Amino acid sequence: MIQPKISLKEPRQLSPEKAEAILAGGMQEFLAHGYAGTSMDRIATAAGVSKATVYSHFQDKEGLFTALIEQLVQGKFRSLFEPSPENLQLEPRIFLRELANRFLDMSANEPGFLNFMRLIIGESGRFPQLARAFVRNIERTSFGMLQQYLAACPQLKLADPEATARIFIGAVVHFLIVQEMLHGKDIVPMERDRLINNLVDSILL
Amino acid sequence: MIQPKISLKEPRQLSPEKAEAILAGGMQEFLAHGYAGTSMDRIATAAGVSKATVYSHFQDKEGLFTALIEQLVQGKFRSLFEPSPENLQLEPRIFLRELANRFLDMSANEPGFLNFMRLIIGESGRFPQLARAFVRNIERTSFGMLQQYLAACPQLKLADPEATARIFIGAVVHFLIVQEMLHGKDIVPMERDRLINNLVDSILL
DNA sequence: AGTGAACTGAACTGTATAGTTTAGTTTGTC
DNA sequence: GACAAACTAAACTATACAGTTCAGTTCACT
Repeated sequence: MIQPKISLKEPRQLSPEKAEAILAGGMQEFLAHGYAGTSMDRIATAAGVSKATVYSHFQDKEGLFTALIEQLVQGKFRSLFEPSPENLQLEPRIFLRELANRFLDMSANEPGFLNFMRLIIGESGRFPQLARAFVRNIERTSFGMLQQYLAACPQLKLADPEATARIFIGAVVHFLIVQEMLHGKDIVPMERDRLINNLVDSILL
Repeated sequence: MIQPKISLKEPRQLSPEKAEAILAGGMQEFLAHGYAGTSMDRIATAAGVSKATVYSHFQDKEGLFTALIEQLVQGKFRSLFEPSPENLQLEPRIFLRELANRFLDMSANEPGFLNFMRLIIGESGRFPQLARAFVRNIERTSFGMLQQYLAACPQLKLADPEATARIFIGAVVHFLIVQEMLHGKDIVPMERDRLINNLVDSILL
């Protein structure tokens, strides 16, 4: 009793390479022009794929957008506020400075990250589930990591490591938003190190 | 030698009431659907005005959008991080708690404020001059006010009031972004007072 | 080699868009 | 009342869009 192998799989065998290309094209277009400003024709062209293929891989524009953001939130941009493991046994002051600098450097060097945050925030009213996925995968992870580090550091004796972690991350992220995302560098100038040093000093007594 | 009064004015006498109605309709539509997602027909309908009138008051969609954001940035939403004057001589701990609570309350009660911030951030890549107007009129004012208060408070002796002001505002604004704008309340819950108390304690020694 | 499904390119449907025009109506001012 | 400009409603242009259809091609698997 021989069963053809194919019957064990899904009846479809859509090529994963095409799916990847469509997601890559969608990322390029959505990050540059926003959800409403992006057309499916341009996505297909950017992906090097026919429009019919786009619609055989994804149900509609909203489905493609949702799949794309969920992929970005779980993959490409998840590790942005993660410390490099070898830094974990540094002195807390140094560790925190490293952490903030690492995040700001990665935001500056990773092309598309600013536009990704613009898109998540800009569409958070119309796509609340995507905003929640962002919080679950990126914000919550960052809070948890830093909170655990702060709580495990014996010499600190912080009253509330969870709140402290949020203050730290909040100050750094808002600095990024105002200086880079909103182009505030020339209007409200502030040296990165000045903010970080003050922040670290505020938090560690 | 009698000059007709009209010759002293601009040759046009477009009614300011219509202009106001168009801006109000544009606000409703742009805040709800974003720039690309809003149509000029719906703005005209929302304003109770014909489409031709919209185009006689504003050059095009971009001109209307720009004028609207500039009006919001200088008027309706400018005072959001301003303290009420009678609070200025409170004890610093109380003053700072009041300031943060006031900002979070106003953000929650002022309908459209969250969507306004979503719009500014979401379009900051495509309309950098509007993002800069936001920074100039709202962020810079808030920083300056708090910095001056902190520097003038004799008992504090802060090393860097300017950096401290940014840390404070950054932590509070980021709290608003994650909890309300990105719908993170249920995913990363945190009592408002817990964050504010910890923030005030971190900053004042 | 042959079978079927993925894929292409292009045409197609129906709707929506930004912006203009036109003909006619209101309105303020002399 | 007369004039001019603001305004209206609606038609109009030209383009763009989401999504579908279809005839023909590629490609993986047997």
